[in-house]
Amino acid sequence: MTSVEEPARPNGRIRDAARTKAEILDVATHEFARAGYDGARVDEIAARTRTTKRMIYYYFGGKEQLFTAVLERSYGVIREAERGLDVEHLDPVAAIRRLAELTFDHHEQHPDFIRLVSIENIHGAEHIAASEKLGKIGSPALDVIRRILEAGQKSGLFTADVDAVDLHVMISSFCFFRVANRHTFGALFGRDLVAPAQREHYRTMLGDMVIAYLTAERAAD
Amino acid sequence: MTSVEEPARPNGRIRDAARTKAEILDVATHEFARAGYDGARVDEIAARTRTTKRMIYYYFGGKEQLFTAVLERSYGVIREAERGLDVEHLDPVAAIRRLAELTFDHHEQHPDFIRLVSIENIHGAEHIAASEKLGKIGSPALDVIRRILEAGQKSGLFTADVDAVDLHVMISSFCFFRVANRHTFGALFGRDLVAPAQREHYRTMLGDMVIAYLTAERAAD
DNA sequence: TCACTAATGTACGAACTAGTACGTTAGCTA
DNA sequence: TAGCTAACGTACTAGTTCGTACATTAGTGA
Repeated sequence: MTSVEEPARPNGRIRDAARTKAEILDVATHEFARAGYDGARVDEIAARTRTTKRMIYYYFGGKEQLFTAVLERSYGVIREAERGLDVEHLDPVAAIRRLAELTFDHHEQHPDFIRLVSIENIHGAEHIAASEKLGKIGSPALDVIRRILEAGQKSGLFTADVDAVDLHVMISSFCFFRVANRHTFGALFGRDLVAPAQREHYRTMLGDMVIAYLTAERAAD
Repeated sequence: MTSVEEPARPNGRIRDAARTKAEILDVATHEFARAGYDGARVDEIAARTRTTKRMIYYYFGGKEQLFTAVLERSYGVIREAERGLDVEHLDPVAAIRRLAELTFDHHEQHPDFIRLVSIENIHGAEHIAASEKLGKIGSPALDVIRRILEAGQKSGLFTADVDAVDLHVMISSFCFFRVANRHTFGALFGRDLVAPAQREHYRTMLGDMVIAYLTAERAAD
């Protein structure tokens, strides 16, 4: 996510549109994730960059469009990671487990993204709707799941008749909840779902759950 | 959640502290859930009640405390529902499935609550921390799960060594995600997770998943 | 019935906040 | 090297928003 951290080149350019834009996006991502859309302050975002508020309006147009740009870049990061998935050389069971683990890891490593998704849902996904980029591009992970599922069902290993989207929901919901609801859950039940000590436990639990579901003997239906 | 809807008693009292407080809470619940903490407007909440903004400050003290009161009441509703759980006369497998279904139903029927939880997490659960009521009261559902799990494990039906909290995470995450991320998921993947036509499918899927996990044959560990 | 207080309404202000008008300059190009 | 424009900064405003000072009244208890 962090694209800008070169430590002030000795004779660095003062003017660098790409750097300025990227820096604004970096700061805005963090600020929106921290405080929510309405809680975030344009002035605060500007103050944390090396440029001014004027530039936010110059490059992005306004607060709404800035948030949309933040979402676009954040979703871009995930899709990029998903494109790097390399699990299809494994047998279906191992492939699904590996996919679940990578999803788990990605959620854990990008809490800001999780928060942005929560925030966007509070606002009815209106920024996604307003975005041309985010409109109709599917998820590479979904294609991977689709192929693994097909292989697993064909070979008889998988008995459940889920489709790829369903399985994606199943995997994502566990990973998402653990990060997104960390605070209320911790406050109410006294267990930190993201504590390092619990990490392996939940990571394994997710894989076990998905595989158990896919391979369970089911009553004739 | 709605506590106030008596249609203006002919000779109704003008002054009714309990009714005024309840009406403010009703409206505030909806408004906070709709727009988030910072997006909600105290003036807007007041305008939608039959009283004035002055009363919000009179009864609750301020916006923060109002939000805390909203959370307290919303969590109270769930706990009340959980206290009504009556599944322990069933065998462990049926009991867990029934519990999952009731959790599923409750999430579906209380989208405002789901949104409030999302919002509270964005703010690091600081209002829960500030609340005396919400502090250390556990969940009745958790006790139910604990007992069912114990019975299932004792009888050998359940092979997984999860504790009640883990199972609660598993069930809740699926139910929560489906409602909370409905908008972004629908916008990105084109599937409405809360569409009535899909309801039974996901409801069954949740039960199958949990039972498969609990009863799966696992490698010796 | 009278007085007293809980409950309520009105009007206002101080601080904040998104957005902009206007002015300046770096650095590329002809 | 002159000039042109993208990139940038400053200072300001209009509108909003939480919160409160002050005024008022319903209804109850003595």
